[in-house]
Amino acid sequence: MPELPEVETIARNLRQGIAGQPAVIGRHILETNLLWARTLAEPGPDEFRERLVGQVIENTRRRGKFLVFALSHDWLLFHLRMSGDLLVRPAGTPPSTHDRLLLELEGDLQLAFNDARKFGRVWLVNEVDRVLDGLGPEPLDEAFTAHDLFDRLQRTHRQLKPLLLDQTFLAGLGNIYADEALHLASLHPLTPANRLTEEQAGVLLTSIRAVLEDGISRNGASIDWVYRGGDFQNYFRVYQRTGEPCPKCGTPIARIVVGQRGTHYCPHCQPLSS
DNA sequence: CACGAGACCTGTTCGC
DNA sequence: TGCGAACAGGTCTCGT
Repeated sequence: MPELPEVETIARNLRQGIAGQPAVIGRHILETNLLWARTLAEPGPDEFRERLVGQVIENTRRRGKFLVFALSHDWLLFHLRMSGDLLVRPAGTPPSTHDRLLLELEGDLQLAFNDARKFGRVWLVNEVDRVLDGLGPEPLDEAFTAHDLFDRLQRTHRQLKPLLLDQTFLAGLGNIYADEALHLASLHPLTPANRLTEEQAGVLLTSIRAVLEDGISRNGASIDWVYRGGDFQNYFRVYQRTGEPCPKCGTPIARIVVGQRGTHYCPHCQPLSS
């Protein structure tokens, strides 16, 4: 699940609450229950519990694919990786399958980090930049311009698809939204970055923003059993649509493997040589 | 520097 | 039906 739109949706829902799920802002953390030790990137389990209990959740936001909790004295960060999710439940709910960390909150709430594949990680740090350092620009940040993107593209000959997945190049895109953005921009996933014109770079940025904003407006994408509540999976243009007609021209969508990731594109709308 | 392979994990789907 | 292979929203590390 968790690319920029899904993480953004989770951060918003935790901050504002939704029907049947109160906001977590302003609540004390009363207790923690660590169920899979390796979930904790830092610190160790004992220090984690000692430092965390008693703090107040002041705010929740997103940076790249990280969920960032501003606490009264520290920062609590989650990276959901492939299958992580954060769920709000009634206090004292017994652990369910794949729960890795539970936080009992003031107001009879429990915040559960659930992660089937155990790739997700949690940090409790006093300096947030130490974890987020190295992340590339936020694609939705208005201060990031088409010229900035063109500039960065010019500096490498890497293929567009793996480059867009590189979080130091741009923060927040994953396999779904990279494929969707490249299709919207009519760019082949294997195009060398420094071959784009400034105009094409502009189209690419516009396309990236369009698919991310579309994803956010539909609360992200829900596929299989992971992350419910999103709707964007019903609007994929190419992702996991191998063999189905391209929404622009009807040509069957092709699937190739790039950097060990399934990559979906239209051979007609996204030619390599243009 | 760029790229590919392997690791980390579990669950579902596909092909025979 | 059963069973192994392939595949899945991500990132890190190592070898070439």
